[in-house]
Amino acid sequence: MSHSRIPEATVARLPVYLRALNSLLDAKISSCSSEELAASAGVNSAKLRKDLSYLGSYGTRGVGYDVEYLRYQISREIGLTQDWPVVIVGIGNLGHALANYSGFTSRGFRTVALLDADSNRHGELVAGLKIRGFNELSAIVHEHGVAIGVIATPAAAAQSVCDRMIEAGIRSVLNFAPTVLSVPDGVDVRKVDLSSELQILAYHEQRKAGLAAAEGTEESA
Amino acid sequence: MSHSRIPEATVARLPVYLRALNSLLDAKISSCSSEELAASAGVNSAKLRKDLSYLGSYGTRGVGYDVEYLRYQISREIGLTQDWPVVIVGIGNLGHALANYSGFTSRGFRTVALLDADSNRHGELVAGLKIRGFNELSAIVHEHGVAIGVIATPAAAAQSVCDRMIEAGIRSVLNFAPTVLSVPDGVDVRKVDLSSELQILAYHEQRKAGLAAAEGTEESA
DNA sequence: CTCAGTTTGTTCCCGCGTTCACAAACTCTT
DNA sequence: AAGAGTTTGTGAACGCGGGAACAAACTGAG
Repeated sequence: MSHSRIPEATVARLPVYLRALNSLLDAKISSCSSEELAASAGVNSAKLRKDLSYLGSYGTRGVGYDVEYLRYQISREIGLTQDWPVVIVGIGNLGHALANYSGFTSRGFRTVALLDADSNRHGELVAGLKIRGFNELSAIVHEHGVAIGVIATPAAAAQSVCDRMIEAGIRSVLNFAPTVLSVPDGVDVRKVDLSSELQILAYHEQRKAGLAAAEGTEESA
Repeated sequence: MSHSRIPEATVARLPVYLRALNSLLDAKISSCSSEELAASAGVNSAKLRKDLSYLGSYGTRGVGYDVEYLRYQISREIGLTQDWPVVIVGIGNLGHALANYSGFTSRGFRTVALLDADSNRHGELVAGLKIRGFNELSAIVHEHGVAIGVIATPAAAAQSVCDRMIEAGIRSVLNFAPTVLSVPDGVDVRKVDLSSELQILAYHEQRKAGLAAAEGTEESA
């Protein structure tokens, strides 16, 4: 069986494998073992093999994987053999950075429009695109067949922007605003939460410091 | 038992609860049930209660939670009652955005330095801070007691920057560069991977499209 | 004081994900 | 051609996290 259903945890790692394979290709390496690829991707080799086995049997026992072939198969599985048009809403500091971020525009994704509520900024050029009004969203989505929307607005505006996106036909949302978005079934939301990440680090850091301080105390009583 | 050990999945949700509580406080709501708070945080109420139970018994049966009190307890558990100095390395588009991002500087975190390898940019003011040279890292870390570093450099420089951070005494790293970082034991790394998130969305989007197309076909044979 | 109503804290069970360990399959030498 | 050496793909065991369901504990009315 090939691609009947891939576990979510595996899907989340496929982009990492893909990146590792691209690095190997850049280094002119045409073949590799699961051990090498796993090291390059920062995971256990057994996990890597199991992940790849969900896609199919693309390796050769006793030999390893053909880098170019495997790269193509993962790309195809993720859906990067086609081009995904993307709209970014909210061109503040973060939206500006995203529009210019190369990893965002290259490799299967193409930013087709930048939208902002602030009409003073309309027409301004960012990353080769003119900032347009939010009311053009629906037309742009239909014209380019946009399925993925990126929200980089302040938290207060995020839910409303999200609703309008879904209304316009977008079914996948990447949310950078620090808010929980509620969406109907069939719509995917992924969030990138910068301050949460910092807080999680702080928790562990505090715990490390606490343990270090308790090192001398050991047992009480 | 209070804070002996909190599951990782719970730790990752605490910042979300904290944000929800802050919203409630802004709305002058001083008390809430697990059901309400869970809805506000976008999780199951049973999960919320179990998460909070790892911190201690801060609610009152038959009544609910005191918003202000619970907010303080979570803040304390995460470690936000103290101030965490942070350095950001790599002041390109993304680093610039991070330096200006309010969620980054407020709420327990304080950006104390912006570093960049490009000496042409040294002295430039970003978010009220002068961009400084990367060789000042160690001095800054010692002066301010920095424990958390943010990497917003290109992928090629990330590992080297990470190594120097750890050498300077940093033990928690937030990595925005699209690379796997290898670090010694005792150092925490969290990554924010923008293009991976997009690719995961693309995978699900493609799958939705595939299912919709197969809707007419149904069974083969 | 007692009883009905409410909401938390916790126990139990199930399913997913990770890892180990090994069989299957390939290459290469002799 | 046969056997030794590799490396993949997978079956099985294990542990963690999620959710339902319930007991414990509090409020308030009579």
